[in-house]
Amino acid sequence: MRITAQEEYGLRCLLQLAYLPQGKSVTVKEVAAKEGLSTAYVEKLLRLLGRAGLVHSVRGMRGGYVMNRAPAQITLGETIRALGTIQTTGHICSAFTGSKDICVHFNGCSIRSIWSGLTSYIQRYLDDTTLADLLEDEYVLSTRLAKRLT
Amino acid sequence: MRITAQEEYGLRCLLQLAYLPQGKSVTVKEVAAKEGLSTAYVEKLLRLLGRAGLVHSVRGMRGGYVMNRAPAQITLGETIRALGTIQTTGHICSAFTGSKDICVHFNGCSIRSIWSGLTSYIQRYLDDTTLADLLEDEYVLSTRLAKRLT
DNA sequence: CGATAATATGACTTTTTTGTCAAGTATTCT
DNA sequence: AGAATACTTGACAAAAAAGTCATATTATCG
Repeated sequence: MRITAQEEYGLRCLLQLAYLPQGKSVTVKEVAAKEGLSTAYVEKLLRLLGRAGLVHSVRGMRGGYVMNRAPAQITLGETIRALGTIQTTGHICSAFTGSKDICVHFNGCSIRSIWSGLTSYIQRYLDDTTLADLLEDEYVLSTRLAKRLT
Repeated sequence: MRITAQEEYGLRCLLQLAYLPQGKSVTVKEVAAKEGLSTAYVEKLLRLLGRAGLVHSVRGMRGGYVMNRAPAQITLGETIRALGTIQTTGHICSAFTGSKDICVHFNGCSIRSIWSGLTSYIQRYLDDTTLADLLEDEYVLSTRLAKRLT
């Protein structure tokens, strides 16, 4: 159960845009330098975010990437879904790699229920968090997050 | 954000043992046949569960694998941790692959807070579920799971 | 005691995911 | 227009994860 590299780095790059005053653009090169990633990789990540409609690019000199919405209007859930599916189920029951024709648990498979329940549960957490929350001071945020668990 | 193949298939194999009357063993071959997986793979998965102390094996003729505890005494969390870490943080901040010496977000990194909050959140869900829950009828379980989200 | 049924293990192959590259297109500045 | 700056794209290379194999060990049955 893990966050993928693409999700992690993609989020970081998006936050670099979120740090800026609204409407301001930043180049791939700058983001790459700040995050310590290669420009090629940052390009790929920002393009994924672009396809999902979270950012857009301006070509040519003075170009760069810009957020399409304010940080408070973009959830962590949207971001993660743009970078890699939140899949804890389905990909097994439907695209089963074993030798049987269909998933052996097809009838009355409780595993499916657990995974889909977990997926909803995670989505709720992610959708309750916006990029604006992530721009906050770490201490403030972590104390607020602790309350969710009670 | 996803469940790995090892976690999925490992859980399935463990459930095959959980279905049995307590103390009964089942061979790798049988589990493999029931799950539609190769025996080599099932061996690997059951060994992982064995190392974590969830099951043990009996060698030789009439041998096989047996649960160490009753299904109600084994949580989904333990199972997943035996098969692959529930890692949503740390592996980036400490083992950062970028070109900078340390994670650029080292000071006041809210990403870390979010991930560790999410990890605790997920763990709670998983630790509240036992294998006995997974042996239940799918319909009964799914309605019960829905309540957790309210 | 030998044959058979079973698990044990680590190295190896395949597949998927990550990350890079090279060649191309658009925009602005002079 | 030409040069410089930036994004675009799909194919490729590298790394990690998934899954297999060959060989060894252990236990039971006759």
